[in-house]
Amino acid sequence: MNEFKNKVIEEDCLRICDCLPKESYDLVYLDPPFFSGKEQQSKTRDGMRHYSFSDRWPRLSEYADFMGSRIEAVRPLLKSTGSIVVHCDSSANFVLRSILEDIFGAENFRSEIVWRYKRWSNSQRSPIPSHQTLFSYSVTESYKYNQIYGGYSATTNVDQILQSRARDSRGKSVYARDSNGVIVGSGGKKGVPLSDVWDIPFLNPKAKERVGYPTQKPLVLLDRIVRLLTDPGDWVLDPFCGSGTTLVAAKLLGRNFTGVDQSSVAVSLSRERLGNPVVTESNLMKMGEESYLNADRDALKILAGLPLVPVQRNKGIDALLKGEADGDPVLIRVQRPFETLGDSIGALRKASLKKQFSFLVVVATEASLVPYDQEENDLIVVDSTAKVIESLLRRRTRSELRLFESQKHA
Amino acid sequence: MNEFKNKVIEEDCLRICDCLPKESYDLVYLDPPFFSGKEQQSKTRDGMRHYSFSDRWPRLSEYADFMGSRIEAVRPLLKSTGSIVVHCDSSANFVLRSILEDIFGAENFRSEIVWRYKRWSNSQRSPIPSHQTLFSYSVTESYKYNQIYGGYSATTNVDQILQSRARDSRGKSVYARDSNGVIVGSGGKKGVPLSDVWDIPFLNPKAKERVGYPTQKPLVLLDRIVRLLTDPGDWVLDPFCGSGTTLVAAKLLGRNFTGVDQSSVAVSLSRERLGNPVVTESNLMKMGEESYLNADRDALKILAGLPLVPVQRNKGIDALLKGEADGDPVLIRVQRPFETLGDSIGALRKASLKKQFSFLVVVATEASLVPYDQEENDLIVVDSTAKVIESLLRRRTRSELRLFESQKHA
DNA sequence: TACACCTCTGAATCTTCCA
DNA sequence: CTGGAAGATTCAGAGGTGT
Repeated sequence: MNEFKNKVIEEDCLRICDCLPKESYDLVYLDPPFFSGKEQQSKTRDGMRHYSFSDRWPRLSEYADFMGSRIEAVRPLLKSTGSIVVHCDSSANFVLRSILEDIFGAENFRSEIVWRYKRWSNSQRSPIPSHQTLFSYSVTESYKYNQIYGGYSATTNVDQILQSRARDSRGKSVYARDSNGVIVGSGGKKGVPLSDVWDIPFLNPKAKERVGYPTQKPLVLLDRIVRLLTDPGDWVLDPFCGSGTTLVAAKLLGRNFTGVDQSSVAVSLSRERLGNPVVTESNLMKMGEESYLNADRDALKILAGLPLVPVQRNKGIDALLKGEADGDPVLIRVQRPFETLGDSIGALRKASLKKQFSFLVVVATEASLVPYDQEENDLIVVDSTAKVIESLLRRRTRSELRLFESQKHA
Repeated sequence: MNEFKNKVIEEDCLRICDCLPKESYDLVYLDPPFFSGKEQQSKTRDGMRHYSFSDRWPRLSEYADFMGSRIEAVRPLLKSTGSIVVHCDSSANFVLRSILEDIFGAENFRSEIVWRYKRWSNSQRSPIPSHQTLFSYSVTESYKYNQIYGGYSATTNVDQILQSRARDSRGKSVYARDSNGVIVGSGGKKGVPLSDVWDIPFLNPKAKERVGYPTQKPLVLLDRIVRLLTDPGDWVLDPFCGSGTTLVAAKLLGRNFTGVDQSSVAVSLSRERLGNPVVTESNLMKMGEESYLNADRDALKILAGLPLVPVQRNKGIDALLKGEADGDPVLIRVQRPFETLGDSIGALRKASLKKQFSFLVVVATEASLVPYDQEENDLIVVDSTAKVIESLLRRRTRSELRLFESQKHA
């Protein structure tokens, strides 16, 4: 077994599986080449079962054979408490699921996990693909599973992981666990059990974590999978290890691992990465989405009914109205409490300096002693409804109101 | 065709499909009985294609035949620009996907939509299942699709939205500048195209929508599907209509529909619901789902800044301001998006009949053709900030704005 | 018709700037 | 020097365009 401990092997996993020890892995994570309809390898060994889906689609059928034989070869390597996780995109997930159903049995289906992310859009005439699917099957009914509690959307747990890992290097105590060995989130409350839809940011184009491998997966994703299905000291196998993300996750979590890939580029990349793992914290996950929201959401509600686009990451502009005048957008700011109207206008004007816009709108929310009456061509100051009503209320009696009304309609 | 216009038919869809007119529907929405592994009907007509997944799983195979024959029967009813949407849970989605792939062809696969909802559950030894899958296929390459745009991510910076981009001499992507080095505006973007992962609460918060049918789907979900894939006047078919949610969505959106269900309970339920759609349902069409869901909750937010006391359980009064004038409270109502100003005033006045108040305030949110100028001693109508800004935007050019500004300060 | 190349795009980082 | 705010950059899909 030591022969394969923490090694990366350059080989087709179909062949190496015969050499690897039986019933010795706790988790197999499989991120196969996606079926893109083009560059499929189509080796079929004699005597292999034929996974037929439709004879109309020979390519898909070849893909099924390719994957089927490999998944079948991998299964005997799993312990009886072990699990397999297969990563798919939408083009062939049903094929892989069907193969898994066949090999592991419907009764060992554990979950269909949706990895959801945001990415660049395009002009596609359908909802933008922004998820991939992971199927998890266990070998038997008695499988290992470490429930993770806490939000999946706010990513609190993963954040904890990353932060405590940083402490680790300084020799401090690491993961807080309760009596069941379950990781405790901040505040000690268990929270909600993990959902099967995971919001994890797509590995950003600019991320340092990127090593130049096209289908590289975020470390956070693999971290979660390894954590869910194995304990420290367990064995993890990745037969299509690619850039080695699974191996890095396993190593950082104290699991033993074996990586396999046909490509020598992938293998050397993985080895290099394992020698010097780059763990970048995702700002988004660390701070949460809320930290980016500086357009005052409550303030924008007073503009309910307008077709606005809220603007974040900008201290001056709260929202914009597009193409309403001159084809350029209108930039809007709502006066904050404890902010003078002048400051509010200044902030918007400063932020707008290098921007294209047709004009600026500031919504005044605070009663000001000094009325604003500076002439500016490209700026309008509008009183908020609350402010208008407040000023009306200062005319306390009905008679004053009556007077006001008659003036208004005069 | 009129024979089936806006009808609900009690029949097995396999049989009725022979009678329905060919190439006349724009959308088929199919929410079949889920495969639970038990109570499957296993009628198989001679000459039907056999959808084989694995001979090890005869029940699954029967389910496949059941669904395959019905989907096959439904396909000829679709126009060449039409689409089919099939709703699945995780137990058999790969079977349905495989059938669809067979009948409609891989090249007509449009999307795998994940409907994600939150569900309370406990002590599962797996991630909590909290999604279902919808597959969408079109009949041909030229299919109808109405893109829906949403907001930008919090991490997207303003420049992305406001500026156009170009390539420099090295082919790098840079922000575009004109010959004078001035930034070029993007001229208004539409927002982010809809993702294929939809967060929609399991059942609409409005309790009235519940009809008591076990697998009832949220109206918002169907509303979105119908909007995406059809135009007003188009035809929608639901061969397993159940409680009739699809039909209600179609009706409210001005589409023609045909519903089919084997169960007489389902059929009468659907008919009843169609004859008397609850009020909350009809608002959908007028307002769109966002405002529909939030209208009441957000009504008062446009008055942020005022010391309001919200009034619950009163259809006319939204909030009151205490003791500001004459010692009696001021009663406030915000005009709803689906309400005329007159109606709004009427509602407030009616609710105020037996109340002590100093005066009434109605906040007008909708641009109305007929200006309200009735003299009333105890009532003020105030325009919402959004309305004020909107009216300003109608003065499109800067010169007009300048004129407006100078008038204002005169 | 087939295919290579170009364009457009939003997210989330990296990088620079500024107080 | 430091930290936060704002600007700049890169990625990979699909559609469009031109050869």
